[in-house]
Amino acid sequence: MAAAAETLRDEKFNARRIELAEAALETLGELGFARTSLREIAQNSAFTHGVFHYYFSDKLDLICCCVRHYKAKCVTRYDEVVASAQDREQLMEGFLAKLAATLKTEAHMHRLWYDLRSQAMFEAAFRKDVLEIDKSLEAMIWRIASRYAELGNKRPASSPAALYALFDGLFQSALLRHLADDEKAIPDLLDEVRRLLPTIC
Amino acid sequence: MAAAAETLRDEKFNARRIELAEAALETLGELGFARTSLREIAQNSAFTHGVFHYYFSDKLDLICCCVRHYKAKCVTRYDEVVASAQDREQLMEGFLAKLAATLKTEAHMHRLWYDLRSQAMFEAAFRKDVLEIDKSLEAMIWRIASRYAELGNKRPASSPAALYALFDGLFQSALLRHLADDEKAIPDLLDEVRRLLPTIC
DNA sequence: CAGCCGTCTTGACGGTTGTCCAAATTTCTT
DNA sequence: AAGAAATTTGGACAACCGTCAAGACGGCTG
Repeated sequence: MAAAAETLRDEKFNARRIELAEAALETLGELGFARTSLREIAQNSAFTHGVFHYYFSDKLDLICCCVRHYKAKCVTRYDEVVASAQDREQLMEGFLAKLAATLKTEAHMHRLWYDLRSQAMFEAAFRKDVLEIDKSLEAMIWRIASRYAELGNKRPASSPAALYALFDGLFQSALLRHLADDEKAIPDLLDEVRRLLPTIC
Repeated sequence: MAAAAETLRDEKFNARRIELAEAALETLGELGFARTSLREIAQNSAFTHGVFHYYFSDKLDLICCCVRHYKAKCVTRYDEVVASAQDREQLMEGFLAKLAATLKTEAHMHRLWYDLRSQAMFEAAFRKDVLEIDKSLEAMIWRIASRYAELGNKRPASSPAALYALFDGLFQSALLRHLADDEKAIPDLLDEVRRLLPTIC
């Protein structure tokens, strides 16, 4: 059957794309979008630069795939905490622990995301994906906040958009400080969230 | 007197730097930091590319000067409103009007700022300036908020950092949507601020 | 007026980039 | 197993980049 064979091929093709994207994320996170060339990505990986051009029409296509792939995992980070927390404090501490951990260990990936989002302001080709990822992150924050409110028999006193803007702003600032070797960046972020969340939800 | 002559020369030198920086801002805002070459900046201006190298040690030096210069004006944008507003509503409406205006007419400059701030996460040379500008923007927001609270005989129920994070997050999101031709970007921002500010201050 | 110094122009240099392609290799189909 | 298709390779290409330097210009000083 032709259709089945085609689907299989497509799946294999896509699996290879993701394999390449994961290899590329390494270098991209190190240098950022602008400074990274396809050749450099290839050299830091087990692939040749021609393969990347075979699987991706473009450098833009590649980085879109990279960040989409990473962020798809990202948005599930707190799901287990939200599902298992039985009171407000458990949720708060579980959230803060994950937040601090990802800020520390995945700083390079996070800065790549902010890089891409800024580039989307200049490059229209990025906008659709960026806006979509932004929406999914907003939903992620909203799941945490509304569950936190629910555990206190309350309702979040803010729109999803405003809440996401707040957390995103705080996270971005903390990330920059952390990358600038500011030891207090993470503790300050945690303190701020610990104070803010109960007043909003 | 040698010292006076030297000071004069220095001032002239600095004035020229700013002149060049302003010319460069045009192109930088159009294309972003990464995509803009010194040659392109020169071609879109009345200067040759050599002059830029004469006045700036570096491309990094140039863009730092550009954004510093622009942001120095930026932080005074709301001062007159804050000084002249006689009640909460005047302050609110004055603030919102300026906010909407700058988002619309200076969108290119604002995206350049976000571009630079993202690059600072990768390029250490940018960090000092970026952190400094961020502080001055935080102070700008704080002046507005604390005056708004004062006019209602209240105190802001938030730290300067958290408040800035919130407004920065909202502004950034609105800017991206505005650049993506979302007609509702600006109205949505205004609505959000109109609702948020009274609850915080 | 002659010479100097700060300013500016112009072109060249080495290196890097994205892109493309023809050939080699692997995988799949029949 | 043999031929076709898909995949991979690695080099060639033109365009572009930041940097630099040798010299031209022009006003000021002595």
